[in-house]
Amino acid sequence: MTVHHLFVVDNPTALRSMPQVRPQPLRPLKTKCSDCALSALCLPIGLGGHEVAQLDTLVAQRFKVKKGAALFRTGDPLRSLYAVRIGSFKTGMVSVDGREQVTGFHIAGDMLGLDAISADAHACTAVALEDSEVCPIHYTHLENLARQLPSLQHNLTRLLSREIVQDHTLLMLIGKMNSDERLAAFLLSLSQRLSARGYSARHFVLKMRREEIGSYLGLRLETICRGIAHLRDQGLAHVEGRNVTIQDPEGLKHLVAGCHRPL
Amino acid sequence: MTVHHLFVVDNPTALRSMPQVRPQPLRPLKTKCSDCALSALCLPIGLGGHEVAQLDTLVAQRFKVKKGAALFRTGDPLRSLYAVRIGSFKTGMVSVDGREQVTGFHIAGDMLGLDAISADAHACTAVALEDSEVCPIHYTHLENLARQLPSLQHNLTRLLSREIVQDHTLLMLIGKMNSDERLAAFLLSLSQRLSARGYSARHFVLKMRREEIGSYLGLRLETICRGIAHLRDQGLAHVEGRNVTIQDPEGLKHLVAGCHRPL
DNA sequence: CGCACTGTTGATGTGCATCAAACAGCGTGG
DNA sequence: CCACGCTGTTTGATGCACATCAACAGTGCG
Repeated sequence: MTVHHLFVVDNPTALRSMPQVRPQPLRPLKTKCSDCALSALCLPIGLGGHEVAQLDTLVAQRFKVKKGAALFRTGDPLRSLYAVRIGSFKTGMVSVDGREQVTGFHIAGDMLGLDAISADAHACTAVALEDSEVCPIHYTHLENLARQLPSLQHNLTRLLSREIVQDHTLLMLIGKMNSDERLAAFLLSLSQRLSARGYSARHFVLKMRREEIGSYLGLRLETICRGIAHLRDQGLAHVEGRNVTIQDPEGLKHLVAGCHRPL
Repeated sequence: MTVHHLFVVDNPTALRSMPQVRPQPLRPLKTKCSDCALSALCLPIGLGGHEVAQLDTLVAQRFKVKKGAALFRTGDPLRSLYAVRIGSFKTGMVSVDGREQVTGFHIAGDMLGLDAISADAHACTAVALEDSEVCPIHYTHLENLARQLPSLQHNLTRLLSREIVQDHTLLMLIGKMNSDERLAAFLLSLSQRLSARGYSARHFVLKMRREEIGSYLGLRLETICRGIAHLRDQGLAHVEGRNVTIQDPEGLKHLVAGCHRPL
């Protein structure tokens, strides 16, 4: 059995189309929350050792999701939330007539599936942007454990609330900013999130295509390309293919603040 | 003391500007969750009589918020969540340079302040669109009670998750739909929410201005006016001032589904 | 009654979408 | 090895949906 068979293969292209193929848990991967480097960013934030040990019992077995495969799809019943351990995902919705809106990009330490709690079914589709690894957390078990561990319950609630805040920020971006400002805000945000995980804030690699960035920001892929060119011309950031170099973070922030348009 | 003094007066215009004036609780208004008509829509959904009685102890005293007054503002520390009992609110953010994005409209039975849990401070500003009444729910007490009442905890978590789903729907609207589609979706959504509260789905009154609808939908107020004219011309809905008549709900849905643009 | 706010409609401008073409990278197979 | 097709990216030309600007009408509150 080659490494390849450890992954679930699915349509690499889009959120829509293709029959559902549920990722299969494979040989259990042993890493637990208690010795995970992400515990400071993920569900266990601020939990005591004994508490994290109990959380460990919930995360049955991590599994891999191959690039392009769907972790879950709109309408799937809620079984687990998923913590991203390695890699990255996009989440998005598809309208009745096939228009696709990317609602988020998620990297290590992020929690996926929070929108499913509302109706016990996933409201969006999550697709891996690269070969990735997630920790499934059985939701009913998590609810039960959270009843006994107030700080776990508090963390979960905060994660939900934080997602609301992030969505509102994105709404402000799409609703009120021009294309260059949106792109600058996107790059800054990604830079900061990667930085919080110990990666370089100035140098990183985009795992998503221009089209996906465009969908996320409410723009077309060509507009993303032109925005990249503008940022380069202004010496703010250099994007070559998927490689990003932030040259002037303060300049980017200033662009996002957008004082040039008096209102 | 006139009835007027029972209200808190604040700047009636915008989310930004004007110093903060915190609404003051006044003479306690006695209605409790246990005899509130909204209990089927609000936090107590599906709770037993004994449980609702415990919830009653949290809602210290309802209070009124006058039209244009802020219930809370960005940056205010989180003390309570607020259930809208009577009236309606808009919530929104203001960017560094003063651009305002309305992130939601909230009517009776809706919960306000969920985005504050993330950082123990409100991330948006809530302003009453008309003379309104809210039930403040002290958050720390709610957290404590929820620990003892699993179904209360479950309801709270679902409310948070539902807000995420709604935000994603709005993102799809703003990111992918044209102005007429957005307006149609807005009217349909409002119609359905009012209908769920026992009001007419076909006939209702807009409590917000064109400018606020525009901000919510990522459009200018003139575009809202023109959209209204288009819906009238097509015989889908009749909007005269603030009075709305939905003439053809199915036609509106069809417009939102938007089969006319092949993708 | 008068003034400020809100809503409507028309004329014009512009930012981004759309259409189009060329190119780079990359795996495949002859 | 290179030719080939496929995917993703870049850049240019053109068009359109919505923003902007402007004038006016309706509304309501002090």
